[in-house]
Amino acid sequence: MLSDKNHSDKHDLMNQSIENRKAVWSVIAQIPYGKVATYGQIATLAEIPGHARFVGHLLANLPEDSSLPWHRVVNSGGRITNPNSLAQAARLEDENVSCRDNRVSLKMHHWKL
DNA sequence: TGCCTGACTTACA
DNA sequence: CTGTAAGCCAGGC
Repeated sequence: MLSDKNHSDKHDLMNQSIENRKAVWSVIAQIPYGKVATYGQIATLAEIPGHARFVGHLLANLPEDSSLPWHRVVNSGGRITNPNSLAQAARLEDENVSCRDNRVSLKMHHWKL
């Protein structure tokens, strides 16, 4: 039926949205200790290329008790754009990832590439 | 419904 | 290196 198809489409879109979130979280969880990844690459690895901003949105709404290594995510230039850059920089330093002026060396610490 | 904003990115001046 | 512009997505008002 038509109404059923319509309902089914919405259902699929919602499920896809949920799957995308799970995919992003999964990728971030795989970033190894002492390494960092960019929002864009995370989106690509999560099979949703071009959705870097979506990744940032998820991290911004991440629960505080989350076990995800959110501090290992930086922008394409290796810069920390997290509003709470202090906490992120501190966490990275704890992993021996130098980040002066909220910037890390992707050349040295980028995961893959 | 439309417009603005934000933990983005790439391209170009 | 700084500023603009365009593209992308979700939320808030």
